[in-house]
Amino acid sequence: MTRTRVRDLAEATGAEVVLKGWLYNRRSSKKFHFLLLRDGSGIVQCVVNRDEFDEQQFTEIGKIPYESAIEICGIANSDDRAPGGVEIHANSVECLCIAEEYPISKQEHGPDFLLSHRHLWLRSRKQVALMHIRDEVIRTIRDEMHARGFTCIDAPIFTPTACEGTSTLFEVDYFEDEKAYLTQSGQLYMEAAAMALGDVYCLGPTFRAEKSKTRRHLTEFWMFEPEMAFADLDDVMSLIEGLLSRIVERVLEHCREELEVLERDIEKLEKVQSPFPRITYTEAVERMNAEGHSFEWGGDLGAPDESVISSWYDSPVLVHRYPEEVKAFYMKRDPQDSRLAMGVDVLAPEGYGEIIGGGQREDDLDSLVGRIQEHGLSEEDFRWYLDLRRYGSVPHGGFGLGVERTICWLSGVDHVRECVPFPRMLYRIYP
RNA sequence: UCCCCGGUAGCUCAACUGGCAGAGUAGGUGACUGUUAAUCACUUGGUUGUUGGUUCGAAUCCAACCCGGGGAGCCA
Repeated sequence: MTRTRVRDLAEATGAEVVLKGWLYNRRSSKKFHFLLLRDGSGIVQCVVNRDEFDEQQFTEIGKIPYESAIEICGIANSDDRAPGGVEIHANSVECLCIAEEYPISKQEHGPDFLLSHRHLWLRSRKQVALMHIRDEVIRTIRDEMHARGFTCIDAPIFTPTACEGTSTLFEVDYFEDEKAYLTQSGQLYMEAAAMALGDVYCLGPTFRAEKSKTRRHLTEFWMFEPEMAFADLDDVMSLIEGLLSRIVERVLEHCREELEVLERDIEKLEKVQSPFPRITYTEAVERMNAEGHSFEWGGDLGAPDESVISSWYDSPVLVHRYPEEVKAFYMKRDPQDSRLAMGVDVLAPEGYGEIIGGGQREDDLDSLVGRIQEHGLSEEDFRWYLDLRRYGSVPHGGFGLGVERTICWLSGVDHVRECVPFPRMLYRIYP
């Protein structure tokens, strides 16, 4: 008999099923054991009636340690008394592997303990829910980009130079005569790919050797980076809006239960509606100052400033046209105002901060060479990148979306470390 | 790198002004007529992060170090 997954039990009521999983919890009385079986797709209560088992068997079932691997055979019944509305009337309970005393209990644990037991913590209900949401977000991105005619192009992980010349990079000592680094962005490669295939994207890990210790930072995080040929800042913003609203829509549609397990305020997500607010950096600075949150034009927005701006709206807000000094060398200048860069950052609602950074790229060779010099970067390092402006340069742009930050916001959890299966952070690489 | 906070039982924490190191939970034993973090009774469990100092006496005060958490900067 093939096994049934817990998530499919609703269609199996009345039938005999075989379930395989782990013992999540047990409640017992004289006459019954209530076993909660967890199989990754869900949790179901299995009722073991003393009258239907022999004495020794019944006693042993009452002693199976938590997280032991078990196989239960029985009839699936709908029953209002069972959590989830379906329960199994067990005919047999087999212990496939007796677990040692399981370190993670139902009570709350501290972050240090949980992170050191991440390989086990992942089994917890909320963590399973988060991984389902992560899967939904990533799949939505791929589906949506495919539907929009984008081609998935993988960017390299080893790079010969900094992509942006800003963040601290991880140096890799392997390639002869040349330093190599772990990538901090696939963007420059996506620009090359866009000139080959039109609309492209990459989705993969990126690395930042910053000594950042906050709830929004990971040392290794996943980034989704689309890049479009023949596109300007408005096209970039339209894509952001379309994609983000689609992600919210799909998570609400397919991850209801997960959001409930996480005790997410679903109304807040339902309020996310396009069109998203768009505001220029200058407008944002003016409004902040008008409201008494003093901020001087020209500086980059810090975390507290971002919270103020996002608090004005229910949907993610697109802040665009920043002072060029605070943005990367490859950003195109605003033709209307050369002090501005054609960049856009997206701030998630509820104070979750920046989830996207992007914009229109500089497509003019001479301007780009000048910018590289101004930033003190080596022209030689960017020879190939400059080639893209020598051979059929066109207006183009794109953005980078922080996958974990996006999941963090959608799920309403308070730290990105829970949004990736095995987080890598400052001072933490185990397990 | 800087600022703040913390480290006591497997886990979550308490222990007032320096005076016998405790509770809940997990584990064990037993009870309980369908439990919902089940409940109830009993019970095992300690080098108080490390090193040194002050003191009759240190989990508590001091110093250094180690480990972790939150935040800033920087970023997605």
